[in-house]
Amino acid sequence: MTLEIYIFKLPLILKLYGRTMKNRVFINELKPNIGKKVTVGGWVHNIRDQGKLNFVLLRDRTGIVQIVTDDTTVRSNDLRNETVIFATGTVIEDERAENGIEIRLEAVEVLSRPVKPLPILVNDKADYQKLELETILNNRVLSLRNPRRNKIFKLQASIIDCFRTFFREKGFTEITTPKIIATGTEGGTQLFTVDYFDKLAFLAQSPQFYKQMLVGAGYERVFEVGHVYRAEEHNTSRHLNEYVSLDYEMGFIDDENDVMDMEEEFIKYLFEEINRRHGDILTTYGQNLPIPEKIPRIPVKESCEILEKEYNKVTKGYDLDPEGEKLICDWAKKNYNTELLFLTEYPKNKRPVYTMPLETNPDFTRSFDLLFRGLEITTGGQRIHDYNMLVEAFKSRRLNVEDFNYYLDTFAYGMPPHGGLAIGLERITQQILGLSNIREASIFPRDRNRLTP
RNA sequence: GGGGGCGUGGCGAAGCUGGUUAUCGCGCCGGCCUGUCAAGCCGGAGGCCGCGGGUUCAAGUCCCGUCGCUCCCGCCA
Repeated sequence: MTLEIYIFKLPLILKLYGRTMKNRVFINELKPNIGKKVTVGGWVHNIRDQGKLNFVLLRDRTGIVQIVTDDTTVRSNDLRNETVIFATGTVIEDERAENGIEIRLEAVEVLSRPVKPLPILVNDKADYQKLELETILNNRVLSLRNPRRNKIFKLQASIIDCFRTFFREKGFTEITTPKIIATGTEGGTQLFTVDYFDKLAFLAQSPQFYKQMLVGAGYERVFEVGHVYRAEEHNTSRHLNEYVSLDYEMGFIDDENDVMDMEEEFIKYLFEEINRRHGDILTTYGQNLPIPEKIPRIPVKESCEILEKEYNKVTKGYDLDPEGEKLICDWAKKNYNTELLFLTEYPKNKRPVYTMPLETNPDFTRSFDLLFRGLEITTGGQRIHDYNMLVEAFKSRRLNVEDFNYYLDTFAYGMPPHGGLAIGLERITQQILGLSNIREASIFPRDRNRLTP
């Protein structure tokens, strides 16, 4: 015991010699270094002052470790929460430490100190303390330091990664299309306007037209991870004015079922990977992510009949409202044991102009939505590839064909049957983790009122 | 665009039918403690109850307006 005190008093005068980024050890790599002297770097997560004995929890991007030191070290370096330090010491296996491992501090170097009081708690206590969404977002950088919240975007990064990997392997080419555009792509939704030199331009609400044009350009299969913009003044827990759309478009399909088959396979791959890579995050959020067997495909018309029969809910116009979407997911869970459900064959007047109508009943279309835990996360379908049919469709919606020649010409020179879809990145993140507001799934959300941070 | 709810120290909340110095937890500052782990104990600072107006002897509390936030609908991913 006395020896231990003696060792603790020594280290302050020791210099951190030879310390560079190259020999910094990450906290999740400490196990193999038991008995060795290492340097870890990070933020002070918490200090438990035990009198002479002090416990400093240090957090880096890989985890948290307990550093054992004395009171004079903490005081002389004025260590406080969120101070950025390098800490050098010996890795000790000790069952009294939370992960069975701790570092006995020998030297500390302060890299940066907080100069203002922390407006919110970063450390574990924050998990027990509710923060209002506005507080979380107003203090975005600090709130993201909380490991639990930080993990949301590690998972989101994996979704993007899986999307790219999966579709690249399926022969899709990644594209990047302009977000400043001359005309609205689909009409209906409000577009943000851009002052484009002496012209009026818009922010793209979707990469739809460009995806199709590039299918026609001979790539056949394309995908994009890109921002889209919607100027709707909606203010709900599932809408953003800027979000990330995971899009793909594929040529030479038989019908929209090929597009759904592809998404189904992707979802299985994605969920397997999320389970494999982020089991801990799912546990933290109290979520399971079962791999779907087969995702049922139910025509909207049929879903309305089910809602009427099973839930006594009347739907007008064959388009489910949010409550209807929750109920039909509830029904699918009971009858098919699935949290995912394709609703198909939406009525023509609910779908964009380029959607392929059903031959058997032209009032309905070869389109679909994918619902996940009661929320729409995908819209897709087969597109019209016949030039004359498409021009007629534009005319029937009183769209000025001249304005869209840049797009329509794609179909004038030979275009394969094709279809595609878009997945809302923030929405699928929200649903996987069970987040109550989509803004928590957007790293810097843009909504009706928020332009900063 | 329509409807509901909420604004109380840095954070999260309590404050019943209006009634002395506005309460609690966390955080913050200082002190004590050699195994804490949502550490503990002792002491302290910090709020004109979003803002403006009104009712009243008296307003955090009631009324009106206003701003902000939030949720739902429409629309969508």
